[in-house]
Amino acid sequence: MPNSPPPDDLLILLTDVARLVRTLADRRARAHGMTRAQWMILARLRRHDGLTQRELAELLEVEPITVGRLVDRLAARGMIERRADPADRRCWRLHLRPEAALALAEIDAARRAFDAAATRGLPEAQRAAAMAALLAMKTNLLAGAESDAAGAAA
Amino acid sequence: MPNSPPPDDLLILLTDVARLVRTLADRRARAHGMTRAQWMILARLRRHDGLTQRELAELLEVEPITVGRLVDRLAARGMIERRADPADRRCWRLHLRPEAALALAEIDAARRAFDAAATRGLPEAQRAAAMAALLAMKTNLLAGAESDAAGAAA
DNA sequence: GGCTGAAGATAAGCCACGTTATCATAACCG
DNA sequence: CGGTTATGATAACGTGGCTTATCTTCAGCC
Repeated sequence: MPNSPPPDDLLILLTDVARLVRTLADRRARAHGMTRAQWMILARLRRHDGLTQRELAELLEVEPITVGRLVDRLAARGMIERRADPADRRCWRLHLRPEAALALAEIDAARRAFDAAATRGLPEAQRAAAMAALLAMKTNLLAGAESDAAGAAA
Repeated sequence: MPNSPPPDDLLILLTDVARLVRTLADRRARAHGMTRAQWMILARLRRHDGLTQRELAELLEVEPITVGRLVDRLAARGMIERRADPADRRCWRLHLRPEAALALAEIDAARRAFDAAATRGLPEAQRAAAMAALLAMKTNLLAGAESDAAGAAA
């Protein structure tokens, strides 16, 4: 087994672990005939029922077109309903339907299972340190992204 | 700006930061007419010239078909050369060509820039703790993935 | 009121990634 | 030696992400 070279690089290790989580979640979702992206839609809608597609896209930090296609499939399966907005004929309002309940329960179970599996044996101090470091990195990178965008716009 | 809900969840924070890194790297690669996936191929080949596509796929932890398609494009741009293996007519041996040199330099610059940006102001102790935690999580998740696979096979 | 611009949704087209199926070739083994 | 299995590469097809363009509808403003 030609293992990865020594991951002395924090960013590489970070993206590695994240991909592992994505892959495992994908696999679990597919075992239930769904995809991770579809799970994300359902989980968000549970917290914010009645969103428009654009609002949902912003929450998920993807583009509206991506949400639109995912909603196509979920609506076809009866898990989501597109209702016309009474005040704005341009947009849909998204609502969960009872058919989504089973999937939502499975999402919760998966999240608990992954968190438990990933952090097994991890001292609380280390977990806290990791979260602090990740939070700092996120802030740094977001600041960098904005200044990049500003530079490009100028 | 409808920001994410409090990311008290380590896994969510982790995937968020990783996505941020991926997005920024993608943007930078595209600014040079390439993609992040193509960069990964070139960086690996620099360390291991002469790999087969299958070996490269294992190093990158993706499927061989994915590597094959990426190599198609890189070969079309003259950055990679597919040479027939003298002993096994089934497989190609991948070799970098001089045309890849500029891209490799840009990859190095991008990696340095991202690491510096992400960890700016991060105490060394926190960085080390984050790496230790991530490494433990990777090990845990890999073990879980294997036992899952074994269970599915049985 | 009517024009102009902004905003929500979607289409088209590209890239990346996966699963499954094929094909050619190697490798093994009776 | 010949048949079976394993392996490297690829094709076909689906999902999901992006950018750019289009269409409809809304909102503002003269």
